[in-house]
Amino acid sequence: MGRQPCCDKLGVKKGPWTAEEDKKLINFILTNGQCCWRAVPKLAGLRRCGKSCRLRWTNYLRPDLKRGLLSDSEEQLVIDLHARLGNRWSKIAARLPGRTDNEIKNHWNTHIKKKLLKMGIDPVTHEPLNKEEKRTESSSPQPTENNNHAAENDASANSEDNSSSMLAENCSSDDSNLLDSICYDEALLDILLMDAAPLVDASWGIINPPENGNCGTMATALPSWEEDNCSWLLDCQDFGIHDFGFDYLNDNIELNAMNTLDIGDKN
DNA sequence: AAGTCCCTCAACCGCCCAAGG
DNA sequence: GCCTTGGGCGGTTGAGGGACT
Repeated sequence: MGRQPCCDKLGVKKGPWTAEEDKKLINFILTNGQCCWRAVPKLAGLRRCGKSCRLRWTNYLRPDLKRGLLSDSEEQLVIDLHARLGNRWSKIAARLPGRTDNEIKNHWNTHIKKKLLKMGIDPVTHEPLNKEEKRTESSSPQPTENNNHAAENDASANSEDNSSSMLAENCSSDDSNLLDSICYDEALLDILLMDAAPLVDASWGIINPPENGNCGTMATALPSWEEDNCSWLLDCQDFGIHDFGFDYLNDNIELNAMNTLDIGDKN
């Protein structure tokens, strides 16, 4: 039998999103909130798979996203969390507000992995490569989930031998202090690693579908954005702020947004 | 200047899980 | 308990652009 495809493959557009499509998706979610991704393309007038819409939204259009490269401290935190959690990118991303699992995964594969290898550290086990070679010589099993946990325990049990301390010298003193406070406080880290509600969604959960069964509207969510963080608007890349009907936002925000759009235009 | 190689990252794919009927 | 469905996750791909020859 097999499961029904998440969308009708016929007539579904694939590939890069256009500014027009982004606009439609944003407009729809601003108006209706996030609900039933399968229905989103139809209701928003998009020839896209619902899954594709969700991905586009969560990885690129979501208002609470940070853009740009990971900072040293973020990178260090990723390394430390990876040593403990393995390739559970969503869990790692949940501890880095404004970052997506996809972004972290990409950054890991393209930057951090190489960095660790260059430093002689196995990016899988987070142990020195020569140590790893000795292990494989003595016919150790392939890395598994359990082995990752073993590495986790190893890392936390032997703070002098873990990747964090090896890499700490690469961080600025500020970064190190941040990491010291986050990574080496076992109690705090245990709390952070618990399956609590993801930090990244805390401010955004407000537009989840409301109890009344209707899709939530952005009307209730917008005030908190105005107060807290409208930086996401600055990151709208291919379209103007006015396209979303945000003219009523204050002048500074709009000015900043337009400045950023100028930068974006250069790309 | 042109061609090729390499790197980055947005997007897709397939699988898994939880919730609801 | 089984089936269906929606959503989420991790792995992989491929287009685009910069670096190199």
